[in-house]
Amino acid sequence: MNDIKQLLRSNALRPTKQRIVIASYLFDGNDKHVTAESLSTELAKRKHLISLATIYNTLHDFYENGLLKKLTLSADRVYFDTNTDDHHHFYSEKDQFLIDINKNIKVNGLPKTPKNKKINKIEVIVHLDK
Amino acid sequence: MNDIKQLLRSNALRPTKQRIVIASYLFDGNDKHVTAESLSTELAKRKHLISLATIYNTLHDFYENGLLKKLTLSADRVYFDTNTDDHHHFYSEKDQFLIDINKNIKVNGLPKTPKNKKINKIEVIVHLDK
DNA sequence: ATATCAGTTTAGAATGATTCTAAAGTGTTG
DNA sequence: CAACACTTTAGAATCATTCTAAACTGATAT
Ligand SMILES: [Mn+2]
Ligand SMILES: [Mn+2]
Ligand SMILES: [Zn+2]
Ligand SMILES: [Zn+2]
Repeated sequence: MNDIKQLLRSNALRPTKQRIVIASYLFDGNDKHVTAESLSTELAKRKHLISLATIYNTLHDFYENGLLKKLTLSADRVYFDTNTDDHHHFYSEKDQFLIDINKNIKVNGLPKTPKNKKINKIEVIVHLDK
Repeated sequence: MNDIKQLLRSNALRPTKQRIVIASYLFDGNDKHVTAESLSTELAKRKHLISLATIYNTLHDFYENGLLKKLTLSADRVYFDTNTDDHHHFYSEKDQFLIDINKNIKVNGLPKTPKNKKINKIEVIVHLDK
Protein backbone atom coordinates (compact mmCIF):
# COMPACT_ATOMS: atom_id res chain seq x y z
CA MET A 1 0.00 0.00 0.00
CA ASN A 2 2.74 2.41 0.92
CA ASP A 3 4.97 0.81 -1.65
CA ILE A 4 2.17 1.42 -4.14
CA LYS A 5 2.09 5.07 -3.18
CA GLN A 6 5.83 5.20 -3.52
CA LEU A 7 5.66 3.57 -6.90
CA LEU A 8 3.21 6.20 -8.05
CA ARG A 9 5.12 9.09 -6.56
CA SER A 10 8.38 7.92 -8.03
CA ASN A 11 6.71 8.17 -11.41
CA ALA A 12 5.37 11.65 -10.76
CA LEU A 13 1.86 10.33 -10.51
CA ARG A 14 -0.24 11.52 -7.61
CA PRO A 15 -1.42 8.61 -5.52
CA THR A 16 -5.12 9.15 -5.98
CA LYS A 17 -7.72 6.69 -4.72
CA GLN A 18 -8.29 5.40 -8.23
CA ARG A 19 -4.66 4.95 -9.13
CA ILE A 20 -4.00 3.15 -5.88
CA VAL A 21 -6.85 0.74 -6.49
CA ILE A 22 -5.72 0.08 -10.03
CA ALA A 23 -2.03 -0.24 -9.21
CA SER A 24 -2.75 -2.49 -6.24
CA TYR A 25 -4.62 -4.83 -8.49
CA LEU A 26 -2.17 -4.72 -11.39
CA PHE A 27 1.01 -4.95 -9.35
CA ASP A 28 -0.01 -7.53 -6.80
CA GLY A 29 2.84 -9.79 -7.79
CA ASN A 30 0.96 -11.89 -10.32
CA ASP A 31 1.63 -11.05 -13.93
CA LYS A 32 -1.49 -10.11 -15.81
CA HIS A 33 -2.72 -9.13 -19.21
CA VAL A 34 -5.66 -6.75 -19.09
CA THR A 35 -7.78 -4.68 -21.39
CA ALA A 36 -9.54 -1.52 -20.24
CA GLU A 37 -12.75 -3.49 -20.25
CA SER A 38 -11.43 -6.53 -18.39
CA LEU A 39 -9.80 -4.33 -15.79
CA SER A 40 -13.02 -2.42 -15.27
CA THR A 41 -14.94 -5.67 -14.82
CA GLU A 42 -12.35 -7.06 -12.43
CA LEU A 43 -12.41 -3.94 -10.27
CA ALA A 44 -16.18 -3.82 -10.34
CA LYS A 45 -16.24 -7.33 -8.86
CA ARG A 46 -14.23 -5.92 -6.01
CA LYS A 47 -16.71 -3.07 -5.63
CA HIS A 48 -14.30 -0.53 -6.98
CA LEU A 49 -16.24 1.52 -9.47
CA ILE A 50 -13.88 3.61 -11.49
CA SER A 51 -14.94 5.34 -14.65
CA LEU A 52 -13.71 3.89 -17.92
CA ALA A 53 -12.15 7.24 -18.79
CA THR A 54 -10.00 7.00 -15.70
CA ILE A 55 -9.11 3.41 -16.45
CA TYR A 56 -7.93 4.40 -19.91
CA ASN A 57 -6.08 7.41 -18.52
CA THR A 58 -4.39 5.33 -15.89
CA LEU A 59 -3.38 2.49 -18.17
CA HIS A 60 -1.79 5.03 -20.47
CA ASP A 61 -0.07 6.86 -17.62
CA PHE A 62 1.35 3.58 -16.39
CA TYR A 63 2.37 2.61 -19.90
CA GLU A 64 4.07 5.94 -20.50
CA ASN A 65 6.05 5.42 -17.34
CA GLY A 66 7.13 1.95 -18.32
CA LEU A 67 5.06 0.22 -15.68
CA LEU A 68 3.12 -1.65 -18.36
CA LYS A 69 3.77 -2.96 -21.83
CA LYS A 70 1.26 -2.64 -24.60
CA LEU A 71 0.31 -5.55 -26.84
CA THR A 72 -1.62 -5.35 -30.07
CA LEU A 73 -2.67 -8.85 -30.83
CA SER A 74 -6.10 -8.37 -32.28
CA ALA A 75 -7.43 -5.32 -33.99
CA ASP A 76 -10.17 -4.60 -31.58
CA ARG A 77 -8.64 -4.21 -28.20
CA VAL A 78 -5.35 -3.27 -26.67
CA TYR A 79 -3.84 -5.47 -24.02
CA PHE A 80 -1.63 -4.11 -21.28
CA ASP A 81 0.93 -6.42 -19.78
CA THR A 82 2.22 -6.15 -16.23
CA ASN A 83 5.22 -8.25 -17.15
CA THR A 84 7.66 -5.64 -18.34
CA ASP A 85 10.55 -8.02 -18.93
CA ASP A 86 11.38 -8.90 -22.50
CA HIS A 87 9.19 -11.83 -23.29
CA HIS A 88 6.89 -13.34 -25.87
CA HIS A 89 3.41 -14.86 -26.06
CA PHE A 90 1.24 -17.79 -26.90
CA TYR A 91 -2.00 -16.39 -28.18
CA SER A 92 -5.32 -17.66 -29.39
CA GLU A 93 -7.80 -15.04 -30.40
CA LYS A 94 -10.59 -17.57 -30.63
CA ASP A 95 -10.07 -18.88 -27.10
CA GLN A 96 -9.05 -15.52 -25.63
CA PHE A 97 -5.95 -17.36 -24.56
CA LEU A 98 -2.83 -15.35 -23.84
CA ILE A 99 0.15 -16.47 -21.83
CA ASP A 100 3.71 -15.45 -21.42
CA ILE A 101 6.72 -17.17 -22.86
CA ASN A 102 9.40 -16.18 -20.42
CA LYS A 103 11.96 -18.65 -21.63
CA ASN A 104 14.72 -17.12 -23.67
CA ILE A 105 13.80 -17.30 -27.28
CA LYS A 106 16.37 -16.87 -30.01
CA VAL A 107 15.42 -15.55 -33.41
CA ASN A 108 18.00 -16.60 -35.99
CA GLY A 109 18.38 -15.65 -39.60
CA LEU A 110 17.17 -12.07 -39.51
CA PRO A 111 18.28 -10.08 -42.54
CA LYS A 112 20.06 -6.87 -41.83
CA THR A 113 18.06 -4.01 -40.47
CA PRO A 114 16.83 -1.54 -43.09
CA LYS A 115 19.02 1.53 -43.63
CA ASN A 116 18.68 4.27 -41.03
CA LYS A 117 16.46 2.22 -38.78
CA LYS A 118 17.25 0.45 -35.63
CA ILE A 119 15.59 -2.42 -33.89
CA ASN A 120 13.43 -1.43 -31.00
CA LYS A 121 12.03 -4.80 -30.07
CA ILE A 122 11.54 -8.24 -31.52
CA GLU A 123 8.12 -9.64 -30.85
CA VAL A 124 7.27 -13.30 -31.26
CA ILE A 125 3.64 -14.31 -31.18
CA VAL A 126 2.86 -18.00 -31.30
CA HIS A 127 -0.68 -18.24 -32.59
CA LEU A 128 -2.50 -21.30 -31.36
CA ASP A 129 -5.33 -23.28 -32.92
CA LYS A 130 -7.17 -21.23 -35.47
CA MET B 1 -7.51 -10.44 -66.80
CA ASN B 2 -8.79 -13.86 -67.69
CA ASP B 3 -6.47 -15.33 -65.13
CA ILE B 4 -7.99 -12.94 -62.63
CA LYS B 5 -11.45 -14.16 -63.54
CA GLN B 6 -10.24 -17.70 -63.19
CA LEU B 7 -8.73 -16.95 -59.84
CA LEU B 8 -12.04 -15.57 -58.64
CA ARG B 9 -14.09 -18.38 -60.09
CA SER B 10 -11.81 -21.01 -58.65
CA ASN B 11 -12.60 -19.53 -55.26
CA ALA B 12 -16.33 -19.52 -55.85
CA LEU B 13 -16.35 -15.76 -56.13
CA ARG B 14 -18.22 -14.23 -59.02
CA PRO B 15 -15.93 -12.11 -61.15
CA THR B 16 -17.77 -8.85 -60.68
CA LYS B 17 -16.42 -5.56 -61.98
CA GLN B 18 -15.37 -4.53 -58.49
CA ARG B 19 -13.65 -7.76 -57.58
CA ILE B 20 -11.77 -7.77 -60.86
CA VAL B 21 -10.52 -4.25 -60.28
CA ILE B 22 -9.46 -5.04 -56.76
CA ALA B 23 -7.87 -8.39 -57.58
CA SER B 24 -6.05 -6.94 -60.59
CA TYR B 25 -4.50 -4.34 -58.36
CA LEU B 26 -3.69 -6.65 -55.48
CA PHE B 27 -2.40 -9.55 -57.52
CA ASP B 28 -0.35 -7.70 -60.10
CA GLY B 29 2.78 -9.56 -59.14
CA ASN B 30 4.10 -7.04 -56.65
CA ASP B 31 3.61 -7.97 -53.04
CA LYS B 32 1.65 -5.38 -51.13
CA HIS B 33 0.33 -4.57 -47.71
CA VAL B 34 -2.93 -2.66 -47.78
CA THR B 35 -5.59 -1.39 -45.44
CA ALA B 36 -9.17 -0.84 -46.55
CA GLU B 37 -8.45 2.84 -46.57
CA SER B 38 -5.17 2.68 -48.47
CA LEU B 39 -6.70 0.36 -51.03
CA SER B 40 -9.62 2.70 -51.52
CA THR B 41 -7.27 5.64 -52.02
CA GLU B 42 -5.09 3.71 -54.44
CA LEU B 43 -8.06 2.64 -56.55
CA ALA B 44 -9.50 6.13 -56.48
CA LYS B 45 -6.26 7.42 -58.00
CA ARG B 46 -6.89 5.03 -60.84
CA LYS B 47 -10.45 6.34 -61.18
CA HIS B 48 -11.96 3.19 -59.80
CA LEU B 49 -14.53 4.28 -57.27
CA ILE B 50 -15.62 1.35 -55.23
CA SER B 51 -17.57 1.73 -52.04
CA LEU B 52 -15.74 1.12 -48.80
CA ALA B 53 -18.30 -1.51 -47.88
CA THR B 54 -17.35 -3.46 -50.97
CA ILE B 55 -13.69 -3.01 -50.28
CA TYR B 56 -14.15 -4.46 -46.82
CA ASN B 57 -16.31 -7.26 -48.16
CA THR B 58 -13.80 -8.11 -50.83
CA LEU B 59 -10.77 -8.04 -48.58
CA HIS B 60 -12.55 -10.42 -46.26
CA ASP B 61 -13.69 -12.67 -49.07
CA PHE B 62 -10.14 -12.87 -50.36
CA TYR B 63 -8.83 -13.45 -46.87
CA GLU B 64 -11.34 -16.20 -46.23
CA ASN B 65 -10.18 -17.90 -49.39
CA GLY B 66 -6.54 -17.70 -48.48
CA LEU B 67 -5.68 -15.14 -51.14
CA LEU B 68 -4.58 -12.67 -48.48
CA LYS B 69 -3.10 -12.79 -45.03
CA LYS B 70 -4.26 -10.56 -42.25
CA LEU B 71 -1.86 -8.64 -40.04
CA THR B 72 -2.70 -6.89 -36.83
CA LEU B 73 0.23 -4.69 -36.08
CA SER B 74 -1.39 -1.64 -34.61
CA ALA B 75 -4.69 -1.45 -32.84
CA ASP B 76 -6.35 0.84 -35.24
CA ARG B 77 -6.24 -0.73 -38.62
CA VAL B 78 -5.99 -4.13 -40.16
CA TYR B 79 -3.42 -4.78 -42.84
CA PHE B 80 -3.95 -7.34 -45.57
CA ASP B 81 -0.90 -8.92 -47.12
CA THR B 82 -0.73 -10.24 -50.66
CA ASN B 83 2.30 -12.29 -49.77
CA THR B 84 0.73 -15.51 -48.57
CA ASP B 85 3.97 -17.36 -48.04
CA ASP B 86 5.15 -17.83 -44.49
CA HIS B 87 7.11 -14.74 -43.71
CA HIS B 88 7.74 -12.06 -41.13
CA HIS B 89 7.93 -8.27 -40.93
CA PHE B 90 9.92 -5.22 -40.12
CA TYR B 91 7.51 -2.67 -38.80
CA SER B 92 7.53 0.87 -37.56
CA GLU B 93 4.20 2.29 -36.54
CA LYS B 94 5.60 5.78 -36.32
CA ASP B 95 6.99 5.74 -39.85
CA GLN B 96 4.20 3.63 -41.32
CA PHE B 97 7.00 1.37 -42.40
CA LEU B 98 6.18 -2.26 -43.13
CA ILE B 99 8.27 -4.66 -45.16
CA ASP B 100 8.56 -8.36 -45.59
CA ILE B 101 11.23 -10.56 -44.18
CA ASN B 102 11.23 -13.41 -46.61
CA LYS B 103 14.42 -14.98 -45.42
CA ASN B 104 13.98 -18.10 -43.41
CA ILE B 105 13.86 -17.17 -39.78
CA LYS B 106 14.35 -19.75 -37.08
CA VAL B 107 12.80 -19.32 -33.67
CA ASN B 108 14.69 -21.38 -31.11
CA GLY B 109 13.96 -22.08 -27.50
CA LEU B 110 10.17 -22.19 -27.57
CA PRO B 111 8.72 -23.93 -24.54
CA LYS B 112 6.32 -26.72 -25.24
CA THR B 113 2.93 -25.84 -26.59
CA PRO B 114 0.18 -25.56 -23.96
CA LYS B 115 -1.93 -28.68 -23.43
CA ASN B 116 -4.62 -29.31 -26.02
CA LYS B 117 -3.47 -26.50 -28.24
CA LYS B 118 -1.54 -26.60 -31.42
CA ILE B 119 0.56 -24.03 -33.13
CA ASN B 120 -1.13 -22.36 -36.01
CA LYS B 121 1.53 -19.87 -36.92
CA ILE B 122 4.59 -18.21 -35.49
CA GLU B 123 4.71 -14.50 -36.15
CA VAL B 124 7.85 -12.45 -35.74
CA ILE B 125 7.52 -8.68 -35.81
CA VAL B 126 10.72 -6.67 -35.72
CA HIS B 127 9.72 -3.26 -34.41
CA LEU B 128 11.94 -0.49 -35.64
CA ASP B 129 12.82 2.86 -34.10
CA LYS B 130 10.31 3.96 -31.54
C1' DA C 1 -32.11 -14.14 -75.82
C1' DT C 2 -35.00 -13.68 -71.47
C1' DA C 3 -36.49 -14.72 -67.04
C1' DT C 4 -35.16 -15.98 -62.66
C1' DC C 5 -32.60 -16.09 -58.57
C1' DA C 6 -28.74 -16.26 -55.74
C1' DG C 7 -24.90 -13.58 -55.02
C1' DT C 8 -23.15 -8.75 -54.87
C1' DT C 9 -22.87 -3.83 -54.23
C1' DT C 10 -23.95 0.21 -51.84
C1' DA C 11 -25.56 4.25 -49.00
C1' DG C 12 -26.29 5.07 -44.81
C1' DA C 13 -27.05 3.61 -40.10
C1' DA C 14 -25.09 1.19 -36.28
C1' DT C 15 -21.39 -0.52 -33.38
C1' DG C 16 -17.84 -0.38 -30.13
C1' DA C 17 -13.25 0.63 -28.54
C1' DT C 18 -11.04 4.60 -27.55
C1' DT C 19 -10.32 9.62 -27.08
C1' DC C 20 -11.85 14.19 -26.09
C1' DT C 21 -14.15 18.04 -23.54
C1' DA C 22 -14.94 20.75 -19.94
C1' DA C 23 -16.67 20.97 -15.41
C1' DA C 24 -16.28 19.33 -10.69
C1' DG C 25 -13.17 17.22 -7.30
C1' DT C 26 -8.67 16.33 -4.83
C1' DG C 27 -3.67 15.96 -3.57
C1' DT C 28 0.27 18.96 -2.67
C1' DT C 29 2.67 22.82 -1.21
C1' DG C 30 3.33 26.95 1.20
C1' DC D 1 -6.25 26.64 5.36
C1' DA D 2 -5.64 28.80 0.61
C1' DA D 3 -4.31 28.27 -3.91
C1' DC D 4 -3.47 25.76 -7.82
C1' DA D 5 -2.08 22.12 -10.63
C1' DC D 6 -3.39 17.64 -11.37
C1' DT D 7 -7.11 14.22 -11.70
C1' DT D 8 -11.60 12.22 -12.37
C1' DT D 9 -15.74 11.85 -14.76
C1' DA D 10 -20.10 11.94 -17.62
C1' DG D 11 -21.14 12.39 -21.80
C1' DA D 12 -20.07 13.64 -26.50
C1' DA D 13 -17.10 12.74 -30.36
C1' DT D 14 -14.20 9.92 -33.32
C1' DC D 15 -13.25 6.50 -36.50
C1' DA D 16 -12.39 1.86 -38.25
C1' DT D 17 -15.34 -1.58 -39.15
C1' DT D 18 -19.77 -4.06 -39.56
C1' DC D 19 -24.58 -4.25 -40.49
C1' DT D 20 -29.04 -3.47 -42.99
C1' DA D 21 -31.92 -3.65 -46.55
C1' DA D 22 -32.79 -2.17 -51.07
C1' DA D 23 -31.09 -1.98 -55.82
C1' DC D 24 -28.21 -4.41 -59.06
C1' DT D 25 -25.89 -8.13 -61.75
C1' DG D 26 -23.67 -12.61 -63.00
C1' DA D 27 -24.98 -17.37 -63.82
C1' DT D 28 -28.15 -20.72 -65.14
C1' DA D 29 -32.18 -22.71 -67.10
C1' DT D 30 -35.62 -22.39 -70.37
MN1 LIG E 1 -13.69 -1.46 -33.49
MN1 LIG F 1 -10.46 2.50 -33.18
ZN1 LIG G 1 3.03 -11.00 -21.29
ZN1 LIG H 1 4.14 -9.25 -45.67
